[in-house]
Amino acid sequence: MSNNKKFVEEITSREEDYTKWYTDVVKKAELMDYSAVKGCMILKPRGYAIWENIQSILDKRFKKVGVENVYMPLFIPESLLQKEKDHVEGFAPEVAWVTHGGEEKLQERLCVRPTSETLFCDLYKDIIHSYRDLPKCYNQWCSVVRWEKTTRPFLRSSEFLWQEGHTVHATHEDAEERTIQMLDVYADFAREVLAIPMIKGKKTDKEKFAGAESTYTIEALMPDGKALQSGTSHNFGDGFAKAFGIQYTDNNNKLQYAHQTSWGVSTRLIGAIIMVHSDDAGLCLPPKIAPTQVCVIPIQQKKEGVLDMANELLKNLQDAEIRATIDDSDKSPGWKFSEAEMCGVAIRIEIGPKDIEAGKCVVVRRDTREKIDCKLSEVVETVQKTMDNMQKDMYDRAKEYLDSHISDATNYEEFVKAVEEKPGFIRGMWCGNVECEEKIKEDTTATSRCMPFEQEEIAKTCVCCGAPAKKLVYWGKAY
RNA sequence: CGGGGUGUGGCUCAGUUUGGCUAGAGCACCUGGUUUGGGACCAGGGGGUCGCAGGUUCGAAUCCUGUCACCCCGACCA
Repeated sequence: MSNNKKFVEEITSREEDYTKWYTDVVKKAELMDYSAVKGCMILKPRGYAIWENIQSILDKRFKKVGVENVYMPLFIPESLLQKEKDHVEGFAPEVAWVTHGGEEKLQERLCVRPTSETLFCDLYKDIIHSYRDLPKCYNQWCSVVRWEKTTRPFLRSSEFLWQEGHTVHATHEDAEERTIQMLDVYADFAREVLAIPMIKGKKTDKEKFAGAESTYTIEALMPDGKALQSGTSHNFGDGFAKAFGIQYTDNNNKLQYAHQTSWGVSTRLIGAIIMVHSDDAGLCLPPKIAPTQVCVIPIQQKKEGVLDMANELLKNLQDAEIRATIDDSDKSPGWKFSEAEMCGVAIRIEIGPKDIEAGKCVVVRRDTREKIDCKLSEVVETVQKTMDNMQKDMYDRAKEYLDSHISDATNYEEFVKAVEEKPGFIRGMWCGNVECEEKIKEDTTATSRCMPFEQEEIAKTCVCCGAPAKKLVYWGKAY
């Protein structure tokens, strides 16, 4: 059976129309639906389950590094939002405003949070007094609203789910350490759980977060060659502390401004998972994040004993903490296979009279469609091993794709040509001037994605202007 | 926010140019039966007032005005 064979007609092939393929997969796998409100999406059970898995795994990792969860209000008074100049300028164009309570006009407009820096700062200024109060590491899981001009499922919606961590530290060094630590948490999570390799690095000033001193990012590469900013971690220095008056008394009885960070990932990660791993048959998910890890599909289920055996398998899997279901509907087996593949079931188990007679079943992994004969007594072990292999192979394939789509450019001609001809990241030296970033964007639509932690000098001069180079930058077209 | 496109049962669409019978098809759904190793088949059945609001007309899915939503391409942003 060829992997290229098309089993379902409803999904546009990636080759034919990549963006259409993406929305087809999202719709056919029933991850989301559009709602009555522009740009707002409904997360359906399967889509929300992916988010719940992301949430529960990340949340544990946050707590391991000393983060506590809180919940902040949905609304921010206009005056509060305006306390930090860069911040308000960055977000003003895309905030939603509440102007009325019932029929009554509010004295002061309330903005629906686009992010909650200002609320956290307003809290921190009251609860931090001494160096003994530090650090404070709070996080919240919530949704935020940004009035987007154009939206796409998971990649950009007007309201989206995320987590935002906000920490306060005594020194700049402590804040920097936390900023990097959380970026590492994200990158490790992406690699180990989502099977997505990330480029870690620092944003240029032009691309950094509104109000941040420095912004770090993890950038993933999508199969269409575009970069997806998948998580960010910001060091605010003492900018917000000064704007909001967050001060503490140090151990020399001196008043000091605090140093802060913030960091977040959103449901956009789901968009990354979909694009990086899925194919023309539909959604493909790494086992660790898949809502359904195993679907048992009985064949000729009306025959004596088939359903019983299928249910016994199901129970064994569930007892072993594997997220397993059974499809005992009266659809044909072929339909069930396609359905399972479309919906991102990591592994399916086929079991019919022939198998039962031979004391076995067939374990099929979603990513390669490889069929593995498995003794009935060894199903749990085989499934676990297959999931491990699948998780690893999916990462390896994504890594190989990423590595093979990074090219170098040492002068502008090479650079422009690379943007046109080689989808993916382009490494190029940069002089540090925003004018070069702007020119590159103007000429090619590519932007600076990040300055990677692993710096290398692949040329002496800026790829754009030819002046002495300061940094190696990953460039690319971005979502 | 600019350019282009599309809105007709749950889905994909035909019908709109040139207004006119009771608005169609395939898929999905329901009932019964036969099936079951890559989207099975037969028979019967239910469901739409044509995105929404106005207008023109004896008559509007079809023409006009407005509006909303979604998709694609740009600019902006996670």
